[in-house]
Amino acid sequence: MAAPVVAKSGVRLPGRPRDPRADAAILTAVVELLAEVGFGGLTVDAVAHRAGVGKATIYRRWDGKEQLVLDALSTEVQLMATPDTGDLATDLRQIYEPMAEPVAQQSATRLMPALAAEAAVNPELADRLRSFVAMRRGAAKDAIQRAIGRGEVDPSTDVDLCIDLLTGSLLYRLFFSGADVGIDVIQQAIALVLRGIAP
Amino acid sequence: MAAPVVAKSGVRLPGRPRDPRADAAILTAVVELLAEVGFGGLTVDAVAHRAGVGKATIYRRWDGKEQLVLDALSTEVQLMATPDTGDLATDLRQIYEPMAEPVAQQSATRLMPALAAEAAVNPELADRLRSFVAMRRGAAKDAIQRAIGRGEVDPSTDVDLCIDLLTGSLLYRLFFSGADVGIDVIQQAIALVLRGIAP
Amino acid sequence: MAAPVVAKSGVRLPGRPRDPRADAAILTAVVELLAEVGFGGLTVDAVAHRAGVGKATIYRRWDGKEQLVLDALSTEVQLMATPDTGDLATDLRQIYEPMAEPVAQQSATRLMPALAAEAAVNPELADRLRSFVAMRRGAAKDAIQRAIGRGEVDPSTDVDLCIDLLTGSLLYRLFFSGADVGIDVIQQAIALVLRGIAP
Amino acid sequence: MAAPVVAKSGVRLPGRPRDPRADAAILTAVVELLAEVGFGGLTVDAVAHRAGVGKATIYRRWDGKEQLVLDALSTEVQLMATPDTGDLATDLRQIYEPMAEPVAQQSATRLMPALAAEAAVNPELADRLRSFVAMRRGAAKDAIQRAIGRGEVDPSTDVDLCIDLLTGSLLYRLFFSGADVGIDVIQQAIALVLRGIAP
DNA sequence: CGTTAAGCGAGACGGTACGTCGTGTCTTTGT
DNA sequence: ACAAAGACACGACGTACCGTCTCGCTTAACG
Repeated sequence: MAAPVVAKSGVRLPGRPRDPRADAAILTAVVELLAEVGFGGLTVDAVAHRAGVGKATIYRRWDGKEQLVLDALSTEVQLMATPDTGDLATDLRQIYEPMAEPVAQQSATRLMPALAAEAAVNPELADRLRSFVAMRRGAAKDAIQRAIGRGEVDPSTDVDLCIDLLTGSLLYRLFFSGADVGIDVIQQAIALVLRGIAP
Repeated sequence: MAAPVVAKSGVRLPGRPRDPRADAAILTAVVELLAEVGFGGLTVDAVAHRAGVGKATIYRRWDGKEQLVLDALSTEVQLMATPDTGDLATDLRQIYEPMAEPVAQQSATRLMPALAAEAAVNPELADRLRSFVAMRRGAAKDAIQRAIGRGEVDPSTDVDLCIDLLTGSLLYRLFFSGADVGIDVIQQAIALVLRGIAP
Repeated sequence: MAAPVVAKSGVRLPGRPRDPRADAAILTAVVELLAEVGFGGLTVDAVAHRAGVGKATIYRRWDGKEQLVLDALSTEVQLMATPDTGDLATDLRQIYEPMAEPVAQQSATRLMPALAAEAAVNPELADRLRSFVAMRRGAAKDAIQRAIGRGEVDPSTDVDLCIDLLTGSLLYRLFFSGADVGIDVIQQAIALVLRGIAP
Repeated sequence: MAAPVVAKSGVRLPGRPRDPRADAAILTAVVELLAEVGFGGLTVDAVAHRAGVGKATIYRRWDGKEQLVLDALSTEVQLMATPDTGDLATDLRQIYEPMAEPVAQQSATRLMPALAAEAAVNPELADRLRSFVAMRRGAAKDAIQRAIGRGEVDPSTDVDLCIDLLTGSLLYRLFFSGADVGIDVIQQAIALVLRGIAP
């Protein structure tokens, strides 16, 4: 995933293989620098210098800043443990309440719109962004589907739509409203959606 | 709104007054160029050249590319007539179904994330973006409040939350999902939210 | 000469011996590329690719582009047959008139200054350049010395100075004057120098 | 001469005129850096930084490093006072003996071949180099022509050829021979040429 | 006859300089 | 004071070469 063009098969390409330490050093540098200077302040030169790497080594692996950041984020995704408490409202609260953390909000606010903006123009990035987002939706999807199985929600419910409503409303507030997104808002949104899909 | 620093009173400032044709030419050029090269490809030099205007004339009126684009969009907002059909579902469909138009989607996808990205870093722009967004929420807000008055929805409903759910879910799909946002999706979202706020 | 570090003795070093076809392929590629793109446009990568050789194989044999070019030229030097007509003026004309050929001028103009420029900074190259130049002076030197023996020129004549005057004036015109160097100019220069060293 | 594209007429172009202090600062920086790091070590970034100028300001005026160096040298040419002692040999010695100075030799050796190499490929630079060289030939040309007037040398003498012989032989030694060029060599060359053009 | 040491093509590596571009400011002349 | 024009300092961009360094392999002579 980090180095999209590399051969995945067992066939050995001729020439010196790419040094996997370079990938690691670059991605680490990106993560560090994102925290320090944000997305807009991130420069390829700075990444190269911080990683102790030539710029060409970066451009050999990625097509630009956005793809690089996206891969850096993918490595950072701490696999969210899918909660399974037996109650959908509780599950969803456990999934979404971490978004009330200021640090999570800041990184979401700074990075996601920039990536979306570039994805609007760059289909290759759009793909990668899409699969990154899909990963993050997994936990909620599982929770809702289990609830359908339990008869807790209407079986004709469109699971993806529910997630769009929940995630989308929170991100929308973050991106455009300036209103803070606290635990209360998250709980209200969950409650509203659950009423909407009650059997 | 276009020229925030201009005197609004009848007092005449000394010196040559600003040429209002310059404002018009600049905003027109921005709108044209946005359509041609998108937000990322838009440069202040190109705007100045297209408008037949010096760059200083632009910077005298706006603080940067983003503010300029925001004002250009504001002038483009065709004042959406607030529908009042007596039925909330119908009102909301009239408000949101235009978002299913491909042209509307394209401009939303290209511009809004870029503005949000910059707003995350630039508080002054964040303010302007916020008020721009607020304008566009007016129609839905009015419709829901009228429905509350009619007893059509639960009187304790958080109106803003409803709008966040509806608008946010649609934009979220546009920005990140790649899934198309058609009339059916819009209608389902409206239906779900209405069930959620039924009295 | 082509491979300066190779053992010349009969002692066999351990390991695989260098492939002499690589030397030939490299030098051929250099000569071809010099004609196509000139000295400034010559890159080691291009030489390696054209010769079907790894870059390391080049750097194992030469220290850099300049040394490589110099050796390539040395192999191209068609051993000029020293003329011996019994008349110094005739001998010198036979030696210098080939310099009036456009193709000879072009390669001289493109390569020699570049080599001199690098030699000014790189003593190792300066040495090699010096011995290359000395080779090319041999014919004229012999001719003048024979003329001294015949009593045709003043016996106190500084032979090297004569050659510097003749060769230097022609190269100087090529490098800096833009004036063409035709047979007439060569003949005049020879005549002037011969008058200057007449007994 | 420093800024080749600037209008020379009295007509005022629109827009901010180029700042002549930038030209001066750039040329000064070039001269300083040439002395410190030589031609090969000269970088446009370093010039810009030393001159307190943006790179674009350099590229707006010159097409590359070579043209820049050439102009820098042109400003450095201390107008050699044409000597007129009444004796051609003495005049020529005064003109050429300064070339025996090590510092003059070093700068000649480092710069002139590099410029000639680039001129071989770049006609625009070749022109500028030509006129630079022509300037430096003026003194010798005048001296020889006066000597013709005095009947000191054969009136059919090709003046330019004489200068090519003298200058060319000295530069040739500097560039390729590695032999030092002392006052004795200069005097011998002058003597030989004078014998060659005696009436 | 297998070990050993160097050569081989390929191409990644850390660097460095390049020339271009965009931003936001400043400086002209002319309204 | 505002206008168009365009120069200015700054700094990031993505490319190109350089000379070195791994890879997995081939090719001989030596033990």
